[in-house]
Amino acid sequence: MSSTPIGFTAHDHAHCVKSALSTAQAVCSQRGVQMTPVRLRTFEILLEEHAAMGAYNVLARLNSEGLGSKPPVAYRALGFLVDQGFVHRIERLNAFIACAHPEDAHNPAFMICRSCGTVAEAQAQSGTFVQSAAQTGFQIEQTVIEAEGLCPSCQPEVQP
Amino acid sequence: MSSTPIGFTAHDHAHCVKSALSTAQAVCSQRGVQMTPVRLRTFEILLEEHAAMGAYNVLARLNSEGLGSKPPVAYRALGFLVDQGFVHRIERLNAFIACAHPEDAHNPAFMICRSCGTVAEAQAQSGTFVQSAAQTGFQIEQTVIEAEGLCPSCQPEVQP
DNA sequence: GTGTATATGTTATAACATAACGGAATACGC
DNA sequence: GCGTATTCCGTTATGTTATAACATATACAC
Repeated sequence: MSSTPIGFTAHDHAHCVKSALSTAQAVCSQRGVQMTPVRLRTFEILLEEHAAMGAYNVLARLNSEGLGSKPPVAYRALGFLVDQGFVHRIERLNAFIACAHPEDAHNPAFMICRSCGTVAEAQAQSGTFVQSAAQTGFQIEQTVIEAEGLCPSCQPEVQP
Repeated sequence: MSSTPIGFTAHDHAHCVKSALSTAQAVCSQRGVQMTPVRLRTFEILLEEHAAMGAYNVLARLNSEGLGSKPPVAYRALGFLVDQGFVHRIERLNAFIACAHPEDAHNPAFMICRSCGTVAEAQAQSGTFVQSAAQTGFQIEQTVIEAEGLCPSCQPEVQP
C-alpha cells in the first residue's frame, strides 16, 4: 500500500501499522499484560482505519471476523488499549483512535476537523491551566485536551 | 442561605444564583433571544445545584415541576444555555454545569475531582497546543480542556 | 488436578441523545 | 387588532453509547 494523506500530512501507512503493532506487543510482554487476539485485532482495526472510530463500528468489524459480537467485547478491548496507552479516547466524539506516538509517555491533545472528521494528535504541554490547577491544589491525573475546528484542507480558499 | 464550599472555595451561593439569573436575562434581551420559563428554570436548577448534572437529572427536576417530561425539552433548554454561554458541557462526564464567569467571553477549562465529583472552572489560555495547531494550519473554533484528578479536599493527608 | 487470576461470551439494561412532526405561543409588520 | 412568520414546546419514537452482572473458558503456579 502506498502513502495516504492522514492527520493533515502524508506518511507510509503500512509501515506505521506494522511498527505500532510490534511495538505494542513488545511493550505488553515487558509489562506482563496479554495482547490477546481480540485486543490485537482491535488495535489493528484502529490503526488501519487511522481515524476516530466509535466502539460499535469497531465491534461491527470484530463481529464480521468472528471475534465477538456483543458491546462488552469491544469496550473491554478498547479499555485495555486505552489503559496501555496504545489508543486514545476522543471525548468529544465518543470515539477511539490509535495513538500516533505510542513509544513515549505523553499527554495527548487532539485537533478534530468538524468538516471531514479527521483527528490529528499533538503533544499537549502545560499551559496556564495546569499552573492554575496547581495553585488551587488540584492534583491532575489526566487531561482531556481537544480542539474542534477546520483542518487546513477544509478551510475555504480566500477569493483572489 | 449561608455560604457553602463550592468549587474548592467558599462563596455566597444565594447571591451568585440571583446575580447570574439577572445577568443572563439582561444578556438575552440584549441579544434578542428569549429566556423562556423552561430555559430560565433549567439554568436556575444548574445554578442551585452548583455541580455538573446529567441532562436526565435536570429533566427529572423540570418534570417534578411540570415543566416538561421528555428528553428533548431538557436537551433543547441545555443547548440554548450552552449556545449563549451560560452553561458549559463537560464532555468527560456527559454533563452540564452553570458557567462560573458568565460575564466575559472565555475559553473555559475544568478540573474534575474523581473522588467527590466536584467540578471547578478555570480560565484556559493558549499553551503550546494552540501554537502547534496554528503551525499545522488548523483553525480552532472551540476547545475542550478538562483535567481529572483529586481536589484539595480529597487528597490523602500526608502521614507525619 | 486444584486453586487463582485473567480473559471472553452473553444477557440484559442503563444512560445519553436526537429526528421528526404537530401544535401553541410569541413577535412583528401592517 | 389581524395575519403571518418564527420560535418554542410537547410528544412519539428511535438511535447511540456504555456497563452491570453472571457464566464460561483459558493459563499458570503450585
